Amino acid sequence: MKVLNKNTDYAIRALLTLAANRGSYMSAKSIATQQGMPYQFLRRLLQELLKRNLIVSKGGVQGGFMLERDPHGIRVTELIEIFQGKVQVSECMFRKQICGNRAHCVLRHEIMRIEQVVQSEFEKVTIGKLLGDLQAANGPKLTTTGNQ
Amino acid sequence: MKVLNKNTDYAIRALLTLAANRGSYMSAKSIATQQGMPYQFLRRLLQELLKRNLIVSKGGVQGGFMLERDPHGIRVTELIEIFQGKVQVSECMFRKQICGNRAHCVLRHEIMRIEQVVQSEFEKVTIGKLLGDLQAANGPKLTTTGNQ
DNA sequence: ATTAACTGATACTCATTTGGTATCAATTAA
DNA sequence: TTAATTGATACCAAATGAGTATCAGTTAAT
Ligand code: FES
Ligand code: FES
Repeated sequence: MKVLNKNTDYAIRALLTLAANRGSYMSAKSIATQQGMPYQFLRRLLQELLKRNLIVSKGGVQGGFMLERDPHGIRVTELIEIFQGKVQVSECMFRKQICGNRAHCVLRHEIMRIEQVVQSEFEKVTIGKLLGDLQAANGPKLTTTGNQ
Repeated sequence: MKVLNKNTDYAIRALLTLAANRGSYMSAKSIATQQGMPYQFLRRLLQELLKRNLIVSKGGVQGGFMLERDPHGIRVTELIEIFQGKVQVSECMFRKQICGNRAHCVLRHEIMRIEQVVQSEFEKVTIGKLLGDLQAANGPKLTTTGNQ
């Protein structure tokens, strides 16, 4: 059971890269090369982030993408929601049997509690925080020459 | 993003039903009818639980399935693991770029922390606990006549 | 002994999701 | 004018998810 799919995974890394490069445009191609992710796949994903106003773009030579929002305001939950939909433990809608009255269903109760925990746990993690951690660990520059 | 798939979902409910009926065999058919889940689908899933020794079975007339283990020892995590594989936030294996040295990768670190939380949160929930809660809410018998 | 109600095992089918690729028009800096 | 770029779509193959079907073996009741 994987929690993050490729879209979210790549999006996090792409945003980290853009965050490390704030203030200037960076092309999809260079992000893809630097991060070792498939170019076209990345492009589609960036357009989604664009549509949601997390990043801005500029066409043509020297064009590319740039981070728009404060990295500390970009939570991983937000990315999960964009690419994988809202976190929900189970569909569990209008289930007739086990739960006599849905309003008081303990299963539902327990499930929603867990949903909350998962949600809030992911909310603690922002692009800004990750970048800070990375830079603290790797030195001031986002390393792109990683050997394993 | 759904955390539990149908297999896990149904498995929880089936085990709850069996837990409420401990000591005697209950046929797949009656579980399916009572819980409103597809018969063949349920059967496959029960066979998996059988293989894992969570339940026992008896063929023939008056046969069926019976809970083997203590309901309080059956954790939801275990069921997730059986039907959806181990909880892992992201594949995140041998990723070359961003993480200069994998051993100290903060992303990985953060990801594993969350994995832990999710894992431990689900571990708190056992079939026994759920059944207890249900019975406290619905009266001593697992209600099968739920209206809504 | 026969039959009906069961499980065991396995093999399908069908729709959706996931991960990835390709194409072409529009834009922009050099 | 051209090369580097994004915008917008459309396509593809493999995996996964949910559900169905079949048939052989077992067991209790008659
Ligand atoms: S209402 Fe969904 S499990 Fe109770
Ligand atoms: S080692 Fe996987 S993200 Fe760093």
